[in-house]
Amino acid sequence: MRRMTARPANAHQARLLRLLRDGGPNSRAQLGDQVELSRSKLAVEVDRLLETGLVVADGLAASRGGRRSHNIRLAPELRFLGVDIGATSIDVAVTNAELEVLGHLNHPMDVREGPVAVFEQVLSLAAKLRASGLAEGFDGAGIGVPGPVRFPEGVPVAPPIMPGWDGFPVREALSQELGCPVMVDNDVNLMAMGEQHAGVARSVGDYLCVKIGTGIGCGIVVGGEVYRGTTGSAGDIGHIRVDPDGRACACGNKGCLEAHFSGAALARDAEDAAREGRSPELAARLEAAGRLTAADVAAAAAAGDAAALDLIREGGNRLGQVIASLVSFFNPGLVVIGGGVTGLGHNLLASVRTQVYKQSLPLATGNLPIVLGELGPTAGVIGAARLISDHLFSPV
Amino acid sequence: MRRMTARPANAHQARLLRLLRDGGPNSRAQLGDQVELSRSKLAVEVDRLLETGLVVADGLAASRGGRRSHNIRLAPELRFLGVDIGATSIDVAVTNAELEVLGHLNHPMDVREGPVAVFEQVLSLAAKLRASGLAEGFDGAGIGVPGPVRFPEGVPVAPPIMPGWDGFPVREALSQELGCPVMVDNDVNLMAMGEQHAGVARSVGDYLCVKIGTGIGCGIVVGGEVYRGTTGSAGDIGHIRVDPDGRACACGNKGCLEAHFSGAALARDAEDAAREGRSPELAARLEAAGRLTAADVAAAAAAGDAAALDLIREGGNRLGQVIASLVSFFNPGLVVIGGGVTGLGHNLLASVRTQVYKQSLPLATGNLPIVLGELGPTAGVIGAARLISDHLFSPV
DNA sequence: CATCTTTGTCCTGGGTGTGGAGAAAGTCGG
DNA sequence: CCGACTTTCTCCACACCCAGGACAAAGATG
Repeated sequence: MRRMTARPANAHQARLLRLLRDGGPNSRAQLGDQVELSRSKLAVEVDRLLETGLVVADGLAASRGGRRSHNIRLAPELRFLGVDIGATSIDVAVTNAELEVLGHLNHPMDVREGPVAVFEQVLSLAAKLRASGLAEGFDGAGIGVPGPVRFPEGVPVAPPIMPGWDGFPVREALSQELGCPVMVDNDVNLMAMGEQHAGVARSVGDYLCVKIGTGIGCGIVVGGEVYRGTTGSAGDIGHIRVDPDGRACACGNKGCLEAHFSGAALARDAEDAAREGRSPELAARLEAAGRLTAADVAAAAAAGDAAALDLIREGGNRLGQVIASLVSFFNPGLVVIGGGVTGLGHNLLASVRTQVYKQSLPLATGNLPIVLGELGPTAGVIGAARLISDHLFSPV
Repeated sequence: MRRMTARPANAHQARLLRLLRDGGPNSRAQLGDQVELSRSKLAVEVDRLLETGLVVADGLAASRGGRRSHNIRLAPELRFLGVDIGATSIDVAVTNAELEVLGHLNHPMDVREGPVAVFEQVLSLAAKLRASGLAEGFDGAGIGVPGPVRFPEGVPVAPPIMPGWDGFPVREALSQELGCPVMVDNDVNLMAMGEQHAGVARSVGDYLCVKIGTGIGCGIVVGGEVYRGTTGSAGDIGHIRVDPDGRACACGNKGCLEAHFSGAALARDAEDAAREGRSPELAARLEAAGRLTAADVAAAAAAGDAAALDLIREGGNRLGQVIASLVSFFNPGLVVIGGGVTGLGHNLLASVRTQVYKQSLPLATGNLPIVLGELGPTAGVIGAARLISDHLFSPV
């Protein structure tokens, strides 16, 4: 199949494409209500989009009391590839142009195996999705990596947990391999975009999205746009100090948040608790699996294990302390917590909320929801699809 | 004199006005180089601006190797009023349309006397400036207040140090009294705008501006625009916790940054040191004045007083700790420190830098200047003038 | 003084968008 | 089933805008 080559020629067309992406099929009249264009102008722009093949007619819409309108939708054969490279696993998904996930694969893999090995796996997963008939090719791909990215070039910079990736031309290389446009971003930013597009953060302009996986990061959304900072490292809150005399961190400092609470730290603490006999529940799980993860702690807590609950509470306090500072500084309209430890659920949320509501001033916390992400592992891939669609659905 | 009533009719005119504001008088040809408009279009827009009286012809420009161009400048009789209401004093200044300060008055006054008394004083200072021949009236006024503001309405909300101001319609009231458009914002945000317009922060897109006066606040600039947060309280970093077992703060919590380091805290610490005999220098000053301020500490430190230097170092460490967190989170391209304690100067700067460079990751600190503001007390009033000019120099 | 460069003005032709007229398609009440 | 009203869509004329060329004015250069 011939893939999408056309791009919107002007801001109006880009606007219309995004409306169709976010709102699904729409009648011409409905589109007219959402943009301030004269009927004639709208008709012209829609016709041009139809010519390019980016959108197609899709039957008649329901009547709104008069003549029925023709429905318009994004071309149903458009396909985006969303790739979320985590520290220990890879998520790959295909979406249509409306960013609905049509197929989703996960594969455990250590990012430290390096870009070549990882992308080999990514391409093989993408091929598998293609082979299953979900796509005949991709019109664009978004890639998330677990570290800072020089965004315009799509190149990781000085990523602490990804040795071997520094300066690797991810965008360039994958664009070659896949034969379509590619955009690269930090995985946390993509999660933020995902939750904004299809999750809890719809209709919020300024918000924070804290992702707790192997490490800890924070997506910052300002006015509906991801804020990346001067060098692309904004949101790197894992190394904020929470305890001046705290634990040694891999970064060389002491008392970093990440050293005290993260997927990795939690697993280590849980194993310690198990070995020291403080938690029979965790000890049993350690016995069974040979190692523990955040999921084990979640399960133990759900079973009422006191040590596990303590770990979560303590971690939540630490995290809450940092989030409280960020809330004071940033005054977001929403805080989303997601990532691998979402399983810790409401126990975690409770301690975070306690800290934030206690420490931050009422004006900032007054109407501030602090919630768990609702998309889980699909947030990243949806965000990735959204990233590339934002790029493709922008003028020239 | 008839005051300015006209406003730019479209984005092009607004653009031109801002160029003239920021770049001073300019030839038509130079303007043409800076905007992507055809010569004819540019001529038309400039002619229209001349008609409205917002800009005037101003002689001939130097030749650039051919026919000399006619100079254009903003109407020289335009006047903006910049008002910076601090916790303990009021700054009022008149500027021309290029935001050059033509006259500047300062008057000590406690903001807690309430809006009515304060604005009486502001109006009297403004009248004094008018009487001295610097202005015959004002085309717009910007007001800074030391607390959060609901920006669109120009109304202070829940300001901790300004009892009696909550909900007072500052914008509305002053607009009535002055007979011109008024915009209201947090004083810290105005300082950030001031340093951006005429100070150290020119040409930086994303930066932080930390103001240490009676309290502590932080102006956040994202992509050249001030970020105010969901409820207008963004940048309120005074109550970030720096020490879990720290001092009691007026806000009811313990260990807030502001309780450990701010103009007020520093003065108190200095008085303690003086009374406890730890610092003869400070004791002498306390004896002479009956009380101490941050300026006394600065003077004592300059004279080599060890206790004063200790206070500054300790405060700088605390502040640096918080700034380090914010740098990790926000990844700014510049950090400016200003406000009343700027006199502490390089001693303060040194401890802040030490903390930040030690705690934050290299990618964020790599090319991060941390500097003192260079405008001092005029930053606020220039920022105020800039606020209202941004408003007036925007389309319809 | 001739030539070149820069600047400013005028004008024309093409493109764009607005809004009215009217046809097409449907709903609704009798 | 029919007539009146609504909504949607297309067509078209008119005004406006704007880019860019031609040309005149003003100065630099040698």
